[in-house]
Amino acid sequence: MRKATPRAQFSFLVHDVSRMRRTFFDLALKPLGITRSQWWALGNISRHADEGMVQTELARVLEIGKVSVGGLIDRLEDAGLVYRKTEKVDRRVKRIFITAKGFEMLDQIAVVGEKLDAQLYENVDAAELEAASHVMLQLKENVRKALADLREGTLDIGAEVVSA
Amino acid sequence: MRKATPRAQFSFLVHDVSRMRRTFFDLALKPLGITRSQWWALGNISRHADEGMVQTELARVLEIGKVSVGGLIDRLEDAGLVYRKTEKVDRRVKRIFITAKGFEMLDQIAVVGEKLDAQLYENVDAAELEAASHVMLQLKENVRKALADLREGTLDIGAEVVSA
DNA sequence: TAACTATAGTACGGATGCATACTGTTTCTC
DNA sequence: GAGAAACAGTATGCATCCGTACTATAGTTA
Repeated sequence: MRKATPRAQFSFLVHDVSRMRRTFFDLALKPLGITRSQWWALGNISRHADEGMVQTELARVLEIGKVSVGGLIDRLEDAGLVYRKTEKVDRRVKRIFITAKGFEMLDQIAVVGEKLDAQLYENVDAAELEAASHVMLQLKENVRKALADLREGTLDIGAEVVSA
Repeated sequence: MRKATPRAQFSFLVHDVSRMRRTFFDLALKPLGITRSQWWALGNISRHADEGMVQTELARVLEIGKVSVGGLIDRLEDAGLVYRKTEKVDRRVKRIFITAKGFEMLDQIAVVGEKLDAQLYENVDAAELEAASHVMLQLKENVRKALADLREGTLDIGAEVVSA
């Protein structure tokens, strides 16, 4: 804590922007009764409107856990934007389908979303955004690998329980 | 959802990196019994070890709400890393002080934290990181302003309640 | 001095995301 | 074909954030 390294500073910038952007979108979307995470999930579900989408596949695409996806779908289903349907062949699987109301919601959000992003990216240089994207992709890949290593126990961080 | 714009893609990159980094750190710090958010709060508290830190001031520095800070301090206090002390002069105010155990924790974390960041920022070009920082700062400023406008009601997003 | 306003903190409930543990169901292997 | 292993999804509990509403205290103004 003595001095913040450029790395740590950047990390907290990521944290802050993510958190504040989420608050911003959720607040702006409140009148529509949907959150930004739900929006993102709904959008992905809409891309498989015909055949539906298996929950696990959705979790993989959104890169979040099965439990989190389950909760998101619960809320989307409560709002009548999607519905679950157990598969006949493999009765473990539940496919998620978007409803007409869900499509309406997406249409409405599209308009609002663009305005929000326009506000967010005001005065942001395109070339710098490109460079930033490159950095973020690298970070994402690094953290993905580090997380996988950590979960497999092959990564020794050196953190030990001390006194308890 | 038809096509993801570069802006939206970047936004979700921010979201993903933030979330995954948090999971990574929290998982790695688990043996120490502290989370990354608690670490950050503790670090800031340690910078005012002598005179203590007022909760509202901490909320301002961390740029999170009073309620969130209250919860963080609750957990830090339960862990014996900090303690609250009601001010004599203004009895509304509670000052937060870091304990010896809190300082020990910070020392331990410093070692682990550097290893984690080293993993995270592997193969990241310094110049690109600089450019990325610039973008992130701009984004943060934009979203801060947009949030303030939205809360004051001076920002018309165009989202309307439809059918209910 | 009484009333209004501002401020510090808490209570409560919701959303997102995690880990762990569990229930079914399917598939693979011996 | 029986048992083990793999997989889809849920239940449960926790941490971090938010917003709104409330309490208590302090300051300001009529």
